[in-house]
Amino acid sequence: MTIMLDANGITIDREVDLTVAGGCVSAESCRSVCATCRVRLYAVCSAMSDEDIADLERLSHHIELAQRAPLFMAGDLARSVYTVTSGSLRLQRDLADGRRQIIGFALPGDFIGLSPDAAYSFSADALVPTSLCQFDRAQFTALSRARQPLLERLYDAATHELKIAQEHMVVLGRRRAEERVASFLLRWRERLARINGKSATVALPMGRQDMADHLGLTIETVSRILARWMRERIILDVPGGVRVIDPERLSAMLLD
Amino acid sequence: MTIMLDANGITIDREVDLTVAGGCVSAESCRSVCATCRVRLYAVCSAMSDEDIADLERLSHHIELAQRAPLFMAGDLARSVYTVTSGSLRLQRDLADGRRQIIGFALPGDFIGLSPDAAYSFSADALVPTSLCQFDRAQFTALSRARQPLLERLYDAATHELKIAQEHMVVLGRRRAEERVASFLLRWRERLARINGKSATVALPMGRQDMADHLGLTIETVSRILARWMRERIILDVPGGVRVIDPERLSAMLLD
DNA sequence: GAGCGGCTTTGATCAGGATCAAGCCGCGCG
DNA sequence: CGCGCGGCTTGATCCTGATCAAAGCCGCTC
Repeated sequence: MTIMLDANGITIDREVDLTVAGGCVSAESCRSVCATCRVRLYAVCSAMSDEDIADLERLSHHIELAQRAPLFMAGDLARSVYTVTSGSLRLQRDLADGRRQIIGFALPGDFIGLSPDAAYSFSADALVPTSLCQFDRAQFTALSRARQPLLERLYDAATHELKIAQEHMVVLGRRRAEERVASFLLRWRERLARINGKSATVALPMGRQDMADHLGLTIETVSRILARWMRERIILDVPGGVRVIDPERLSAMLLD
Repeated sequence: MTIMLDANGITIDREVDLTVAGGCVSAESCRSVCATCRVRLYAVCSAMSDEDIADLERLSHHIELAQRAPLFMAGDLARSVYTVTSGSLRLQRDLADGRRQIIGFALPGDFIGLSPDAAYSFSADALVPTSLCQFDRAQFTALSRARQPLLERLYDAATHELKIAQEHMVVLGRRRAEERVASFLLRWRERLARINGKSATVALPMGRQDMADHLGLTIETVSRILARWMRERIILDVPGGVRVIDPERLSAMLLD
């Protein structure tokens, strides 16, 4: 199945343009160009003035990941931090017996690397072809000490992520299966809306198993719940995602 | 049941001393004295030099909470931030139908108020008689802008909390009941060890229902698991907590 | 010390979601 | 075109942990 992110405005063409604009032939790693960056205004980079952004740009490398390609693995030495510029990633922790918890999905504008340790505590890989802005972690940390607004934005990002995580704990600890899926679908829709604007069509670049592993359910349970909602005309099956016909019915399931 | 924190070295006598040292008669709210503060070295305050700490002290108020007393409720305007100096609190989110998720417990040295919003997103109340250092949130934020090391420590605290939260998501999403309780007991033991030093005796100031609401289980399940472990001599019942006889058996349950 | 209330334990039964097991569908490929 | 493969759906059954119910324990107060 090819995820049609184009249908939702997250095209990767734009990134290819960026690459060309930077005068970079290799798609592997080259300087990014902040001036034309689509996520500049809502990523942590928004802390940088037009003058200071040059310092940030000097540290940056534009990288592209093919679908399914890993960005890093849990336990790897955390040498880099990243800002997602297009595409999406899944962030997960694995238990040795195969059980998996997806702790979150990263979308354009998200910062990856709010980690206190020398090693990554989770793995990250691309759900779809994805591009990121990569920074050397030590240099980035040094810059954040020199440019306080950047540090403040990092702090904001961390507290925001923390709040999201706490909300997800409620979902995992106290919500029933149907509520979990409803919560996920509505939140995911909100996140996409902030990036592409409101739309009834919700792209789901992750598979059913990924949703299940995010929600603490099995793939069968997720599949059955979505199938029922389709029968009940709450959602509509569209390639690469769903169309939310009746968001109120979903919200009603969460009315604590 | 009276929680005997004295048995674990977290006495509240010390705090009463502090109050006296500050020349404060009302136990309700008075200036704190950082110089003699027991958590000074591992709280966010450790970012402050001896000279700068005076600025922090000027913003601080020492407050005491009786057992069960609320610090704030979810939805309240977040006017203050806090550092716990003794005792412990539970931080929880409630659903309207009575379901509860305890998102964490706060212990001495912990900072409360890493919230991005104007309102608190969870409620906090004291499990035992507890004392805290209270700061006006706006003033504290202003000080953190003026004293970068403080901001850096806040950032560290936020990323640390985030990591804890992500680990707890794995517990809630993918661990079975017994594993959840084992994980909780071992982590809680570790946290107490960092404060009071290692000890086989683990104080449990929270009730069974609180553990259940933290772990996404019912009180009956938690009770049954602990009862079984006592029968199997993995733990021993002691007033106000348990003694961990065989921590390896517990760790073995988590061997991913 | 009887009575009470809050919390915990223990037992019996239930059910939500997991597990097991096919089958289906779309797609790439020989 | 037939085949295989990966991801998804659907059905049957099972089981872990929830729910329901009752009793126990302990510290209060009167």
